[in-house]
Amino acid sequence: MVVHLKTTDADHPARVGFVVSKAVGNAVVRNRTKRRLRALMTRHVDAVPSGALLVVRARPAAARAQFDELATEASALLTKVTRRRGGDRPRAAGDGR
RNA sequence: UGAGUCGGCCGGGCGGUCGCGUCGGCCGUGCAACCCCGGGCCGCAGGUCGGACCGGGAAGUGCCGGUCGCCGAGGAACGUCCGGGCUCCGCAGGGCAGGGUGGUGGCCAACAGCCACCCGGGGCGACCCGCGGGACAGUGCCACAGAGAACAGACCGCCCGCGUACCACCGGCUCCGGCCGGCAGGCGCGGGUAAGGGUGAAACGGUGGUGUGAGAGACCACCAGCGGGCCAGGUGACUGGUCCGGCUCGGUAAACCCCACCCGGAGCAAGACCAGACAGCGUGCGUUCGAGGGCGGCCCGCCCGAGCACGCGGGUAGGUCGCUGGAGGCGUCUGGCAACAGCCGCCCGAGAUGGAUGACCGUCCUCGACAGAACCCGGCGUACAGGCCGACUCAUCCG
Repeated sequence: MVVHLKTTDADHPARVGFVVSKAVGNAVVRNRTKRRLRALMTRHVDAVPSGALLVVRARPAAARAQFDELATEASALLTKVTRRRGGDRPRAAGDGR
């Protein structure tokens, strides 16, 4: 997967958007992938500073991955992308899924 | 027992914890308007008046938050290929064009669907397959192969006539090198012939005979096919029988076309309501000589009608309804061969709108395919791991 982060000074809590293209699979696979990613982000959304905008993009390998594989990868990517916080320019971190 | 045909059904199950969505119950020093009481202020029409504001109080309503409970994708939700409902276009007119359908009868809200039957083809059979009107209204096309492919066609073969003595054959003579004579088998030219060969998906009916130089529906008998009359059966497609005719007339209409019947347009981002924001300017055409619209292409007719088109600039993209109980499913009975219809009884538990089903654990089995609602139904088509049930056919064995 690929994670994009943009920090703002708005007062709403952190928002997460998901991008799952047709390259991932058919409608059933895309829906399941999106729900799994949503379940993951509800665990980690408290660690993200408020006002942040987060975009999580699923690559085709995410459809075949186990849930705990997605979980370890998501936490690693989130710590990677929030450690480099500073400016308001969007940044991205990702790997093969 | 084996092989097969048709139809129907299911499509992981059970339990627990957390999370998400709709609905409902309860709770709240929560918010808002409505309501009641008190208070001063403002307005002029001077009242049992109106308006905003402050403080207090309450049953109910909406929102928000918490908590509890019920329910929460499919047989194809899919492709979006047909048909309808619903909504808007004021009414939904005529003709042309365009599109669709195509054996007959019925069912249905309607259909390109379903049922029954007819015809043609396949199978021993259950049964299956058929985009099943018209090719004497016209036009076009029929590749390759083949001599010839649509007013057919002589390649081989067969037959006739004429020519020819080079070759073959026959006879005679010979010094064995040949010579002489005959003959039209070969050969050449002209013609006849569609019976045979060969090509093809298809070669202008089949079999037998008469006939002929060889042949030929040229003629005859039977059969097939075409057209017509009559009789019988059927609502009908059509079937059966009989008689007559000319003797044979190819295929393709998912090629144009012809015939019969049907079809107004757009689609839930339809459409309706509430709240909110904004700013207009320029050009052209037009207002009883009618712009533009109803109307997706054209013409006619009818109606509405004072704005319309283009360019620049500006604003908004929130909420509620439509929104799911309907041509709905199941069962008994009745009518019908059936599709289906009717009476009665019972049952119905997605409704999102940046768009709800995920995570973890236990357990069982035959280890789980194709696949995600978006206004709703009826169909068709397509994808699919595995499993269950029923009816029927054929073969074999036993009684």
